Amino acid sequence: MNESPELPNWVKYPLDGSSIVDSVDDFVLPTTSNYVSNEEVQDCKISTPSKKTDNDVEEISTILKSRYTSPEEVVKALDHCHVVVSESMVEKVLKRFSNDWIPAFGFFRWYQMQSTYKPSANLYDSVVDILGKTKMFDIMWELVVEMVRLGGLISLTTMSKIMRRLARGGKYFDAIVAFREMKRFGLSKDILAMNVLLDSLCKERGVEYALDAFLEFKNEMPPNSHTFNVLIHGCCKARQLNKAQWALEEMERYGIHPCVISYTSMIEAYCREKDFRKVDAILDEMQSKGCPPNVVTYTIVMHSLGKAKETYEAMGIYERMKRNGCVPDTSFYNSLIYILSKAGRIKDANNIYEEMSKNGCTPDVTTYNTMISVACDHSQVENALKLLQEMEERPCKPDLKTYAPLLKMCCQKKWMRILFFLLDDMFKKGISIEIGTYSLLVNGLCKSGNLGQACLFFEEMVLKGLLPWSNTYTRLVKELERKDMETEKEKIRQLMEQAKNGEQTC
DNA sequence: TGAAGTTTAA
Repeated sequence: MNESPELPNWVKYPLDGSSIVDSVDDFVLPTTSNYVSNEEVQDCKISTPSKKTDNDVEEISTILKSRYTSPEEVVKALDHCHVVVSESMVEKVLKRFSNDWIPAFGFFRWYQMQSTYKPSANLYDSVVDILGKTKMFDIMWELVVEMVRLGGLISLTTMSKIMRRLARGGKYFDAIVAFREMKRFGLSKDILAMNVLLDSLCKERGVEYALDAFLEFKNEMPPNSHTFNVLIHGCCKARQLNKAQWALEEMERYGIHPCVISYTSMIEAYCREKDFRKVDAILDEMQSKGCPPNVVTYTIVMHSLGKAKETYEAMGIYERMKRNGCVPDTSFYNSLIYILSKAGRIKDANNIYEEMSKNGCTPDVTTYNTMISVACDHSQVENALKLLQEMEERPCKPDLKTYAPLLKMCCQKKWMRILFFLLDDMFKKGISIEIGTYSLLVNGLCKSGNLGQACLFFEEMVLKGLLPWSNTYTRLVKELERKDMETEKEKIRQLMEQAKNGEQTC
C-alpha cells in the first residue's frame, strides 16, 4: 500500500492509496483554468475572444491527436473543420505538436490552403524548426526552397534554425554548406551568421568542424570578440584545453583583449577537471588584469565546489563574492539552493529561497523546478504541488523539467489518474512530450509494475516517430519476460524494429 | 536557447 500523501485541501482526491488509482474524478489542480500566459494577456488587450481561440485550439488538437501516416492525411482530416484560424492560434497548435512533425506540418499545409490567410515568416520559421528538430531535413529543405520562391520570408532567424538543427542532427558538414550558400537564399554572409554557425557546431559537439570553418572563413569576415568566445567556450566544453588556449592567443593576435567571458570559460573548464588551484590562479589573474570575475564566474566556481561535495569551500566563494561587492542574481541563488539541497541542507535551501525575493531576485522557472524536484525527492507531494500552484500564480511558466519529477513520482506511487491529469495539463499548456519524458514514464511504470501502461507509452513514442533508448527497450522487454507476457513482448519487439527502420529512412 | 552560469536522466 502506498503512503497516503497529505495534500493541501485544494487538491481534492481520495487519500486512500488504492482508490486513487480508479476514482479521482474530482481531483482538481487549480492550475489550468486560471493560468494565463503573457500572449493571452496581450490577446485580451486587443479584445480577441481568447476563450474562442482556446476552443478552436482544442478542436484542432483533438483531430490532430489521431495517428496519421502522412501530412496529406492530416489535411484531409481537417477538410471539414470550420474553425476560424488566426496567426496566434496556429502558433499555439504548432507549439503543442512541436515534437510531432506529421500533425504539425499537415496542419500548416491545411492552414496555407485557407486562402485568406498567408502564413507569416514567423510561422514558416516555426515549421522549419519543427522539421529540423524531428530530423525531417529533406522536407525542411523543400519548405526553405518554397520560402525563397515566395520571397521575403527567409531571414537570419531561419538560417540560424537550419544551422542549429543540422548541427544537432550531427550533420555538421551540411550546416557549414548552408552557411557557405547563404547568398543563394538572398541573405548576406556576415559575421553575425558566422558566429551562429560556429556556435551551433560547438554546442553540438562539433568543435573540430567549428575550428575548420573558422579557418575557412576568417579572412572573408573579420572575427570579433563573440567569435573567439564561442570558440574558447566550445573547446573548453569539449575538454580541449590546448585548443581553447590557442583560441585565446589567436584572439590576442587579432588585437582583441580576452574579457570576463573568455576567462570564465577557462575557469569552467578547470572546474570540471576539479583543478581548483588553477581556478584560484585565474581568479587572481583576472583581478590583476582589471577584468574582475562577475556573478557568472562565481556561480560556476561555487557550483563546482558544491558538486564536488566541498560545501564549506563553496560557501567561502559566496562570502568572497559578497566581499568583492558582486551582487547575487536569480541564477546564483538557484545554484545555491541546488547545492544546499543536494548536501541535505533543506532548511538552509528554503531560507535562501525566502531570502532571494527579499533581495529583489524573483524566483524563475529554474528556482521552482529545483524546489519541486527536491520536494519530490523527499516525497513531499503536497509541497511539490503547492509550488506548482505558486509558480502559476506568479505567473512563471512551467516547462518539461517542472513536470518530470512529478510524473516520475506518480509512476512510482501508481497514481495513474494524477499522472494522466498532469499529462493533459502539460498538453494544454503546449509543453510537448519528448523522448526523455517517454523514457521516464516507461521506466517508472516498469519499476512500479504497471507493464500494460508502460507498453502503451512505448507504442505512442514509436508512433510519434521517436527511437526509444536501448536501455528503455531492454528494461521493458525484461520485465515482460519476467511476467510471461509473451504477446506484449513480441509487440514491443516489432515496434522497436519499426522505430529503427523509421530512423534509417529519416 | 544561442558569446559564459543555475534544474536532469535512462
